[in-house]
Amino acid sequence: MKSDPKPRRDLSTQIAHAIRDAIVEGRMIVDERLPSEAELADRFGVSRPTVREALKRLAAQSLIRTERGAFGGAFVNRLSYDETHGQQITTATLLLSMNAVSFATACEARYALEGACITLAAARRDDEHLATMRAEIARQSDPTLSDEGFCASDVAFHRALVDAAQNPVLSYQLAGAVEAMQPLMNMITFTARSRGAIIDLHTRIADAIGARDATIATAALEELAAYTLKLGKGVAAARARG
Amino acid sequence: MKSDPKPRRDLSTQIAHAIRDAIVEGRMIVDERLPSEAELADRFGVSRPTVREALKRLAAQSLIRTERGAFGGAFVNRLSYDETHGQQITTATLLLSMNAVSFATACEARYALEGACITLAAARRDDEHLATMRAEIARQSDPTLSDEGFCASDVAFHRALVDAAQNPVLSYQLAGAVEAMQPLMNMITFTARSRGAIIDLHTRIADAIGARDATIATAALEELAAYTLKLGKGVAAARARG
DNA sequence: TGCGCATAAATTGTCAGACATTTAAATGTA
DNA sequence: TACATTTAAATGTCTGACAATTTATGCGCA
Repeated sequence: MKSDPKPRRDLSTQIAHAIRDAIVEGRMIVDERLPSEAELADRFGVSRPTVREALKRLAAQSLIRTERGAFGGAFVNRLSYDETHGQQITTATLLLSMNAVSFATACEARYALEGACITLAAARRDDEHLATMRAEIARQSDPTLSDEGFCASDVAFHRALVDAAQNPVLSYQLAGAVEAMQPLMNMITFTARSRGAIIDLHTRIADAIGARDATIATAALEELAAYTLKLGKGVAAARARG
Repeated sequence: MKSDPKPRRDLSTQIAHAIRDAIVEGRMIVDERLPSEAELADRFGVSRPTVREALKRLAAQSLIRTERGAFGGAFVNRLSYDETHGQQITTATLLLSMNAVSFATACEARYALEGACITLAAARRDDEHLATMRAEIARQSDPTLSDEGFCASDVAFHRALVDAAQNPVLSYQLAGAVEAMQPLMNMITFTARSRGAIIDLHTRIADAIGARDATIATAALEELAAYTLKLGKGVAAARARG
């Protein structure tokens, strides 16, 4: 049997884990100040650079923040949705691009997740969410809009749809999934005709959400999912031929 | 006007960002070796410890890995679902605990997301997934099982349910959401009676998935969501009374 | 007394150089 | 050829120092 998988890690990793555990287990609370680098070095029996490497690891995960000067130091950070959002998207994007996730798989996941909150969105949407959705539809209708701009607007539209569910946990989880998929969606160069079809479906979704009709909204979303998948297959087939 | 919000960051952050961008934008590909620390220090015009701090930041995000010895160094890491899984859960867990997310909100998000994949799970499940679900139900039926053990088994059951959809992107997104919620679920001390009700619903779900009946499975899941929410409210009310 | 400014102290940020450790290639030998 | 040894390259770690930044302290002065 393998005795212990741990001790082969370098010191800075071990120290980072020790501090991380203290935070996760609640032994250190938000905004509490960690000991100074010199004291941490003393306590762990290592040098200051080693401690610093550990602290940088934690900072990279937004678990701590550092302030300079007297009474400065490292503080336990309050994780916010906004702060973790960027990391979440970076990770999800790389995960997709590095693992050759097929367009079909990504598409399926995306629309399944959106379907999870469209019922809630229909029930709870604010006028503001609706206005955002309609504004994005208007942008998408501009024929001079670039493909990248169209995709970005598409993401914004779906983001508004997700936010309309008024559940921050859902928004957080879905934002990563939807936005990470944008590079994949960009592979589909939208023709004028397919843009029109997508805008039509977006409009039906927005209308249904506006009327608080979850059934129609869900149906339109499913149609959009099927259509997007078909577009993706078309592009893949064209590539295979050419 | 604020001239530039960037340059106030320390050197190791700047360097980490520069390298991260190179990876994200595809200028460095998976398994490509970065220059040695000494050479990076030369190129960026900083000292080796500063470069090392930057590399540790990237390592904390699993963007690179380092190997010792001759021909060792830092390599662009292929992000895998497994590797990012732990980070995802840590982040999501802290996000929930540090932002006072209500049990109701978390619960709603969790079951909404699970509902997103239960239809797929019913259509695609393997015998293996079904076996895992039934095994967890058996564990849950053991009256000597601790509350923590029951919650862990509950998570494993739902994990199997999610995996049954056979979509790695969905599994990745949902694993974080479901597992992050375990500490919140632990707040509910399950009585023998509520355990029985939960096991009954789990059994109905497993049976429906086994029969590939998405409608019944969805209905049972919704019932479970409502029941869990009720339990949570009961605990909250009991606390409020004192 | 009360105000303002210089000073000190604490802490992180950065640097330079050194040594230890690990790993694989190169070399030498039977 | 096969195996042991040496060597080189790289990361891991330590020591000590100095720079930059921020707050508190204390002093002088009105």
